[in-house]
Amino acid sequence: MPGTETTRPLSSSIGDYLKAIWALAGTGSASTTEVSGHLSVAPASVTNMLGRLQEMGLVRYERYRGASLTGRGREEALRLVRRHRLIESFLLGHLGYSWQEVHDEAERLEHAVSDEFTERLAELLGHPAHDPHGDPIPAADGTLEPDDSLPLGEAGVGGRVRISKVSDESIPVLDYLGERGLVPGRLLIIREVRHLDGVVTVEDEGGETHALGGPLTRAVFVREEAAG
Amino acid sequence: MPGTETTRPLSSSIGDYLKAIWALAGTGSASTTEVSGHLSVAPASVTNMLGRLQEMGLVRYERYRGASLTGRGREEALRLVRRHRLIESFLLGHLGYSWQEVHDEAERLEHAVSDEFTERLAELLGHPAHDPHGDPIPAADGTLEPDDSLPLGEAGVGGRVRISKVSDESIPVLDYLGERGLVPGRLLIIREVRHLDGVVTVEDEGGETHALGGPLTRAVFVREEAAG
DNA sequence: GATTATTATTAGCTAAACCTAAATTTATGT
DNA sequence: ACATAAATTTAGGTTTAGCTAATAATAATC
Ligand SMILES: [Mn+2]
Ligand SMILES: [Mn+2]
Ligand SMILES: [Mn+2]
Ligand SMILES: [Mn+2]
Repeated sequence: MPGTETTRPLSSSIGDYLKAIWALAGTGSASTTEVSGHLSVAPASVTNMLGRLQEMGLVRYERYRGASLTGRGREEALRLVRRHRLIESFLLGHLGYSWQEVHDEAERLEHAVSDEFTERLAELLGHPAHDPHGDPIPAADGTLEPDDSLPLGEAGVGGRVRISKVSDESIPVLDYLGERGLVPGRLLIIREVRHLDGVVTVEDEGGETHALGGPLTRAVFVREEAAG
Repeated sequence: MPGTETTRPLSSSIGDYLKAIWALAGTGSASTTEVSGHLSVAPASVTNMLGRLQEMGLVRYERYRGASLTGRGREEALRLVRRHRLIESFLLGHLGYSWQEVHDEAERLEHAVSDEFTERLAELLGHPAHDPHGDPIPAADGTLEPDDSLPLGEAGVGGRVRISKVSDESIPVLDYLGERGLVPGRLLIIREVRHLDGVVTVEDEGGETHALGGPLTRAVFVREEAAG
């Protein structure tokens, strides 16, 4: 009976590696050090795991050349991303978590919930399109809306832009942005882009100005707003 | 700096062993084979783990003599039981799971949620006292309501009893009982207790009679009802 | 193009949880 | 009390997922 090999569920470590490659490289390929940094795991351990993922058909890997996701690898990564973002939405909307707290809890829960749980949760939430940070939630069939937003640092001066999402990597960054209301949906006018030090100065709807350095302008993503 | 040893979270395996000992023996002691059977793990593996749990101060263990929980062990077991039962309540009440499905999902999630999550969930649910199977939910401080209910098999004939809880161990059993409305809260009159084969015949509120064999009478727990 | 620096791999270990098979201890039956 | 049966432990593996230190390959610099 070919095709009957019981495919036991992938471990949470494996899932986190696939998500890391997806986050770092999307459809391209990620290097050992990049993955190592993203997961806080020693480079040697990454080398070892990439070999295993290749065996399992989840990744294409060439020594010294990095790894990229196969179809199955990408599928699994997106399944986890869907779970992660739905869980974040639930924690914020139903359990009263703050914007900054949701990520860590979701990072663990994404590996423990079943597909059943995930879809029932999506139902309860009304099938949201975006998570609290503004990241699009992959559909149950693995489809993901293409993202055309760009980092604030790369936006042109003078333009009116709307915050589309905020990186959920750093808690201090989320704290800072949250306090100032620099959250998805907010409308901004770009007053100055200083190439010397990368500082971008923006004005928000309330007339407040904010001068944001590199790490912040890389964490805030925007879309150009039709003139209004 | 004594007392500063970073106490990293206990693994889910460890948690399941502690819960098993608690479920099998409560404050008494459980044997290697009992634990082995409950967890579907080889006896040799149990011996090994009991040694480790002893080292960790979670269990009192004497070779060939079984293991009992220490204060810390019991505390951890009850923390997990609290999570488990709150999660079951959530799955049934908010996600539309059936009575039979909740257990397996909770068995995994109990290890992944934080204390924060647990307490916020308790809040959302309105601090329920019992889970869907009728099991009491331990309080956040580790207190647990004493249980004075007894298996249907041990109830006296002629009495009016109310179902207080139903064992959540076997899905077929839950299926059977659920279909017939033999759920916590249901009032029954015991019509016959046949000691020959352990079959108990009961009549429910709707006048239906049910003849239940050993495995079922051991799964249904009741309390005597004040005359009405 | 040779040298140096960076990146990645290999080699060798560890710990957690499991397993099977063999030995040993405890309990039971006559 | 002794033999047998049942329960338990010991001995010796395995797999997963990590680590450090040493080595090798690739990339960058002079
Ligand atoms: Mn994760
Ligand atoms: Mn997010
Ligand atoms: Mn469990
Ligand atoms: Mn239950």
